[in-house]
Amino acid sequence: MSLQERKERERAHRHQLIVAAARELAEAHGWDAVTTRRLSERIEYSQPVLYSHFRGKREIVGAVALEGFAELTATMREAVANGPEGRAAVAALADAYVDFAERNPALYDAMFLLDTGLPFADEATPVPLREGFETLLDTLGDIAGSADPALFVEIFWSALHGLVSLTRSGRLPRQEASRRLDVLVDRFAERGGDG
Amino acid sequence: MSLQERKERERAHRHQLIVAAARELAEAHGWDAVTTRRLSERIEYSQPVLYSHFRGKREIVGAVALEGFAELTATMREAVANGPEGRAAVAALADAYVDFAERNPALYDAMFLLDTGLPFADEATPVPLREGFETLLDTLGDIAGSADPALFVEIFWSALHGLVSLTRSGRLPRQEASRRLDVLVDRFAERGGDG
DNA sequence: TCGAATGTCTAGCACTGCTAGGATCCGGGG
DNA sequence: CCCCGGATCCTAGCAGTGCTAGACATTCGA
Repeated sequence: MSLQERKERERAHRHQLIVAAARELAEAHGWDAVTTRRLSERIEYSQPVLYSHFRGKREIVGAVALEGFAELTATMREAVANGPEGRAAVAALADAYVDFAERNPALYDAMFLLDTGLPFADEATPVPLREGFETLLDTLGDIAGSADPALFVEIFWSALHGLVSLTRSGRLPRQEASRRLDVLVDRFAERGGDG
Repeated sequence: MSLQERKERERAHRHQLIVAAARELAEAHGWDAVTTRRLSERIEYSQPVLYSHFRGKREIVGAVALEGFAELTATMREAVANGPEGRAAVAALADAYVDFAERNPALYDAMFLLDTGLPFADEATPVPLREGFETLLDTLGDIAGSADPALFVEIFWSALHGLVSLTRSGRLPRQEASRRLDVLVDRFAERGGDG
């Protein structure tokens, strides 16, 4: 059986090779530059091999996105590791989120902009995704005030995503980015209703 | 000179024909379905004609987006025509914005998602765009509290855009959409600092 | 009436995601 | 040992994309 195991291992290795190549290519030259031909050239296999690992380009983007969710969750957890509260907690998460997006623009696009087919708020939602949301929930739960914590987290995430995506597409000037984030944090750190 | 004028008029007419065709096609089958071949078929001219009116597909999307900005501005102005204040004003604008996005998804994408090359916060920013922003400023200026009104409007817009785009891409469930918007309005309608 | 400018179209380029069908290699049975 | 069956991989190609060079006609000004 060791033979089959080796083959399986090699397959898994090649699978990861594809994902890594896609990610690097995207981060270096944008997702438009990630074509099946270029990918196949990088991994030194022909194009059809890609389709023996993934159903199509969409699924490759999805695989990269999954890596991103794991990393973003780790980053946010680290940001609130020392147990900040109130405004400090909101600020820590917001900073971590925006920094992550700034540092990994292509990764961020895969996660939140491109069509990956990943199910989000669903019973089939992958683990890294759930954990990201729960990290936010754990830290922001008591800040929600009278609002439903889940909904509160969702609109906090929405606001951050809006800021990031509008800035990155040039629709908001980069100039006042940090002050803008401050104002946003202020808004969400205030106590609303009786917690 | 009437001859040249007629030609000019016909040219303008065809220009508008292209924009209308692009918009209809996008709204009916998504922007992926808007190809230069299909467009040229609709307007009953060959493809190169498109390039005598626009530099490329990007500019066509941009022209559609411009229409969108004018309409969105009109919608929001109407929403605050009766001069609401405080929470009512925020809610009116938020509802108008989200409704507009819901009713014109392809138009919304052209405005806020796709690459159009339109300059946003710039001296070259087109008028319909400026007016949209100023409509928000006029209504929300005194709600900003101690924050810079412009920045406040920008993060309000960001939050709305985040909500809309995440919902439309399936990353937020449609189910609780209206409650989610309520929570968001609550957050932004509260007084922060001393106005 | 003739040359030039204008307008339009045909045909084609280089690229995209994706796939059918043929070649090649390798392990197990006779 | 040979040879066959199945897995693996590649070549070649499809239909589609945005965009453009160059030919063609038509129409204008001298």
